[in-house]
Amino acid sequence: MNLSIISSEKKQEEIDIQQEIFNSIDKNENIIFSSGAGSGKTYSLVESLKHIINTHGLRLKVHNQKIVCITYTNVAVEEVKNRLGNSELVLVSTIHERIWELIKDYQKELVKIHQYKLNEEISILNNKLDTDSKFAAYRNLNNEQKSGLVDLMISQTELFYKSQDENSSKFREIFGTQLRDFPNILKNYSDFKDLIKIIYKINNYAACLHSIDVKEEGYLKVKYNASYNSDRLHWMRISHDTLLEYGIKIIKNHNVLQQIIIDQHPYFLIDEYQDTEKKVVEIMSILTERSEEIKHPFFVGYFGDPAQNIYDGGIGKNVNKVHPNLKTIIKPFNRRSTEEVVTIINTIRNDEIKQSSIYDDSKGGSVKFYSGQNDRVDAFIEEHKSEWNISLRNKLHCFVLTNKSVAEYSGFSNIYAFFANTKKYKVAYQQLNTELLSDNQVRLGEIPLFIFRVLEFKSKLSNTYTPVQEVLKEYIYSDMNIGLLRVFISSLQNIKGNTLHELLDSITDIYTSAKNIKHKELINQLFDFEGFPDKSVKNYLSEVLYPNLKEEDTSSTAKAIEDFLNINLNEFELWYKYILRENETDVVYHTYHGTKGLEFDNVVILMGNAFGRNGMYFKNFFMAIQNASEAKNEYYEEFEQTKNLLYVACSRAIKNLRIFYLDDVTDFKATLSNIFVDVKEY
DNA sequence: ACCTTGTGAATTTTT
DNA sequence: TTCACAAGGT
Repeated sequence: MNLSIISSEKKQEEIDIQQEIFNSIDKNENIIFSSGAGSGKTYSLVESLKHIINTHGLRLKVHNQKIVCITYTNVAVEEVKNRLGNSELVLVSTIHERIWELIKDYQKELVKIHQYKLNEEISILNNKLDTDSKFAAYRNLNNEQKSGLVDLMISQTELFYKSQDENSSKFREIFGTQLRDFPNILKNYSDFKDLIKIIYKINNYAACLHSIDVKEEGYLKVKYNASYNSDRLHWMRISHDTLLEYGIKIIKNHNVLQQIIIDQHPYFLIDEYQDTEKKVVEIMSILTERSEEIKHPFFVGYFGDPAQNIYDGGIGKNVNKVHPNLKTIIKPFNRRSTEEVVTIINTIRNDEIKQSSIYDDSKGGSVKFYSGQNDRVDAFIEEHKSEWNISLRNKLHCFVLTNKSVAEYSGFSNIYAFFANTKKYKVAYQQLNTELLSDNQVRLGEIPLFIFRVLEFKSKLSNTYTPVQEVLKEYIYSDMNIGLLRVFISSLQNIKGNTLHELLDSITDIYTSAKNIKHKELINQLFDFEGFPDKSVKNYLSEVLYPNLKEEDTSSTAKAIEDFLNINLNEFELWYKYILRENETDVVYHTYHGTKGLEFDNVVILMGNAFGRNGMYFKNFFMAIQNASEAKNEYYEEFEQTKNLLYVACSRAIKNLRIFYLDDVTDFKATLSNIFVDVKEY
């Protein structure tokens, strides 16, 4: 058994490093603490919080002051809270929640900032109308015509939005006559639609400014809702990004507020600093400056790893540029992986943070890089299943780049394809993966959630160990005796089917034939969409997934829904298990990005030249390294991001790591051998 | 030769 | 949403 004996020498060094953090905290010396994957970063953070509580807690309590701990996700919030235990002294939250708490009571200032923003947006839009070549026809109108067009189209808003999806000839049928006085305005109908949308926006913003001026009800406050990420500026609603924008503005411009924040929260600890937005680091920097001016104690600590910044927006390795004079502390140990893996991830990140395993018995893993053909993937996985004795208790984790591939490999490609082709998710393409594949049920879309609940009901029903109250609400069974309850439950065993169609039918059958009113109540809970039972599930799906359905599309839509409902129930069960992240398979698939923060004994990474729109995403990366010595420095924008993604993926492995590259690697074979050492064809 | 329209395909993730 | 491209028009 390896990875079990901790080196006493390194253990002492680790303690010394932690002590260094404590010393900085006690001296109010701001720090940036960086350490690589699997080093126990969260541990260091939580220990630091505990240190502040133990050493300074009494003073904080007396002055009614709090420690602030900022994390990147709500999952991380819970993690820190769990590890820390209950403490009234620490406010653990995401940055958005914290900022909103700090500024939400300054509504007078917020509304002022909002007015400024609205005016700014209006001038940006007007500038577009004045300069963009596609609005030339509009610019050629005289002022009278312009306002005539604006008035006309504003009066037709509803019709306009309804007609948006029509093709050019239909659209011209609808609006052509009314627009004949505006020369060339409909020459290009998609440009015209863009024009009108801008006009509507300007009009909305102007109306909002007016409502603010006359202090209309509902326009006295700026509103932020964490579960709704979209600017609706004309309804006074702001998105996550705009919240940070307003936050920094209000803090920048109000010395008094700065002092209040400093005095109420003398300790700020920021987790995953690499993912923190630049604006937030700016705020921290401003607060630091201010605290020095007024000579009030204030501490900022950044905890993170620059090599694990895989999304744009995060500040990455540039914290020092925005927030100067931070003391750098590095923890150079790895508590996760075998030496073989640690060596390779060190080479990939190629910066000043080099890890060594903290264990004396760190050898025993293996890393290999293969290149080969796409059709060999199955054989490759099978071979490693037997090489590593893969079973349900010792799983193989396979990383791919896209959710589409995850769905295909995990066995529910038909379900994925159906949703991807619906009107709803074609329009809101970005929402597809969240609403269909999220492990967090509150983020599932309406229809995925509906299906999930039906499958959950069936699954819990067929499991003898399910507690009754997980299937039936208490008021349904509370007045039944055991005999009745037994009959009731056994009647529900008729809920079954080989397809979703059959399953849903068997549920509605119970509803229609039920003599017991409780059956109807139960099924009403399950089918809680508006219109049931008169409205069928098919119509429900059609309404939600294909809004504003055109008549000529009804039959193809009906066919798509029919095919979807006839997908084998096994496929739905695979999807259901995937949502719960309880796959009952010995191979589990993930996206590279989705594995951040996780760790697995056995990892296979499938890779190729392309990712997204960039057909040479990974190839460019390896080529840049390959050519670095001869052609100066081939630094390009995506280099850092690609490196970090590769680092995150490879550093998940505890013991065994394989990379299977599905394109030709001859052009950068030397580089591959430098990084991965063992490079072969498969 | 240039423009307009329609079509199909493409990423990951969080707040 | 954004891009690339093909088909067909001017």
